[in-house]
Amino acid sequence: MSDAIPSRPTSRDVAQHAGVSQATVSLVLGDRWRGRVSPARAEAVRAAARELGYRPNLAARSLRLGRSRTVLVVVPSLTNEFFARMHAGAVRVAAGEDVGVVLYPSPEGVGPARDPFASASATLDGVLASSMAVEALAALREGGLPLVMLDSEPHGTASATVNPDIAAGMRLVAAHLLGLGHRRFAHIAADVDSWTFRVRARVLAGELASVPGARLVRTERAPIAVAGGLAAATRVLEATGPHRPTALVCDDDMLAVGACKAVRRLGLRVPEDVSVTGFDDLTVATAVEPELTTVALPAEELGATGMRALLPALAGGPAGTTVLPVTLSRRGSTAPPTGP
Amino acid sequence: MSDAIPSRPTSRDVAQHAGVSQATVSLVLGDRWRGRVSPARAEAVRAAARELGYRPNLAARSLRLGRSRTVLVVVPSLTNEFFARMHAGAVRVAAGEDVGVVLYPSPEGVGPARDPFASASATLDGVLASSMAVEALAALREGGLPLVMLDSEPHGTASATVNPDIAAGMRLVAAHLLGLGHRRFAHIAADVDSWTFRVRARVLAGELASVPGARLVRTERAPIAVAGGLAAATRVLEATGPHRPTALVCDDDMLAVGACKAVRRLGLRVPEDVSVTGFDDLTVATAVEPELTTVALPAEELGATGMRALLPALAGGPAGTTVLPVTLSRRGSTAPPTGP
DNA sequence: CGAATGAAGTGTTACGTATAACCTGACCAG
DNA sequence: CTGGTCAGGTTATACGTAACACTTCATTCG
Repeated sequence: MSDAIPSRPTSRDVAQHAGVSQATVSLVLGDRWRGRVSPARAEAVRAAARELGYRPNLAARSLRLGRSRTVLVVVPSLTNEFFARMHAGAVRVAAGEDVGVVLYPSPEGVGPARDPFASASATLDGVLASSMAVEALAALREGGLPLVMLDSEPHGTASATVNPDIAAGMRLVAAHLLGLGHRRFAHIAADVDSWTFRVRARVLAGELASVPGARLVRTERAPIAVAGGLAAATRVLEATGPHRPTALVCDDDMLAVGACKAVRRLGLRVPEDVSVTGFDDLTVATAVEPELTTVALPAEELGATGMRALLPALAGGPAGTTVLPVTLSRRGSTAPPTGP
Repeated sequence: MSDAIPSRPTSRDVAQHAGVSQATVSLVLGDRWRGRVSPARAEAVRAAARELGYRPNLAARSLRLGRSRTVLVVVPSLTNEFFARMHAGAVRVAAGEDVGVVLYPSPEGVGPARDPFASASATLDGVLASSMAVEALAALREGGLPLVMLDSEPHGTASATVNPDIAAGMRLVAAHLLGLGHRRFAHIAADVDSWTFRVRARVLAGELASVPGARLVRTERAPIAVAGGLAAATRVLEATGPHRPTALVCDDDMLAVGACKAVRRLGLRVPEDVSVTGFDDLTVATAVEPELTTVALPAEELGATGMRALLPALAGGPAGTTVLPVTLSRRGSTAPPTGP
């Protein structure tokens, strides 16, 4: 066997094949040949490139241009549907602008344990980071890259921040439940210290405090999962006894699903005995019965808007904070309270 | 303001700062300096790099080396939990080997509509593709890169294939339901033409055909979602009337959740009147009540094993097909049939 | 008619890195 | 004293691309 390694053809190979110079190939394939190369030759170059199966070496291009049209997206975990949808929105926008996306799943949802830039394998032009602690931000900012934060505390060092209107979401939940007549509440909170959950706790407490007779009976923290919600809600209901809350406000749909399970496991009914609300409006919210009343966050829009904010920042554009509206999906897991 | 652009320091800057040549910097930071550079100078270089905040330009490195330690992972959609978990497994292994991962979400779950390599923004060393149609494979193989297929038809052009034992999974389902006494079945099939679903259909039909008295009453196709399963199961139960199937075998947990909803909406009970099985063992399987009897596929392991198969292939290693075992998670959605 | 303009290209260089090839003393054996 | 070896470096080059500066030739215009 002759080991003629079929190494990838370069623009020089294309040039030779088409009988032109490498510079001409670069002009034609870069689509900025108009007025500089005759149409006949341009077509010849394209034909040669097609015939040889030429693909530009992106490493060489990045090196030459000093930019790569690639951004890093940092999310805590893609197995969380919320972040997966956010990521999908970001990728959709990026693809439309011929920008590549590299993913860095930050462990623990807190901050990068390893160097996020090391995982990039390409020169990065910008960073889109979600639900990050402010300390982790420093490491990202270190690169001097444009940085857009998603679902995070607005912070001066970021080029821009895009958040869902978490406060409004929690106000909708509180108003909904108060309107139904609920007065005794418990908060099943996520066991994560991030901006979004701090806002939820603060707003819920504030809204309830402003209504005479309304009370936040108890707050329980749990890891974001069905089992976590189940355990936390069980603790709440068992500890409070006869004066149990009539509404369980959960930081997340997974927690809410677990809470519903806990209610039933204790011989009570959702929503007749206990109302349960979620947050995020994940697929699971309409999979369970009764379906969850929950706050619908525009996850895809969040990612898409973040990417749209990042792209001009790559060119030194303006910064700012965007807040996206949220809605309440009223479903079967909430009802007026019964009994005392 | 003096616009002294703080462009990123290069290895040459580090060299100047440390009083050595650029070549020495490359040796030291590449950790192959032993016996070629004195320990004192090596430490000086590292100190200079630290002080300047030096980060190697990965584009330049890729160009020089001709490889990038980056692989492309192709999945239909990350909002599908199965693929998200598979991806997570692949990323975990890659991170341990200092290999970067670029993601290409192929639309429609069929094949790349756009050029997957264009989205890469970096020279790629290999491809890990999942649940692809064979036609789409050609476009990927075109790059001449090592290619490992996941959850796909074994095919000669791939370096290796890693599959879950779908056939065994479906045999477990059939045996479980037959053992409970079921004889009339319906198949709620995914509306996707891919290897994994073709195997499920074929094996289910085969297993039932081998048992006297057992019958596959009907097959309905539906898009993989709760709504799809709901509609398909409704069609099945309404069309078959009194001789309705006592077991609904679903290609996916989402379909199974929808099927459960359909059963209840028609005034029947799960599992007393109709047993329902799923596939994949997603989070939702234990979120609903009754919890789903379903086939647990090792999604993370699939991605991890695929990546482990791909990494040696980058260096021209061997090929082969790996089949990973699956298990049946027996839960509340199945029971012996009642009535006629 | 000579100069200016413009079309259609080409030659050359730089991007930042890794490495092959070379260089320079110091040390030691013969 | 000479030649060889080895540690500890340095110099120079190539990777593939994009783009600046330049050339050539034909055409137009004063």
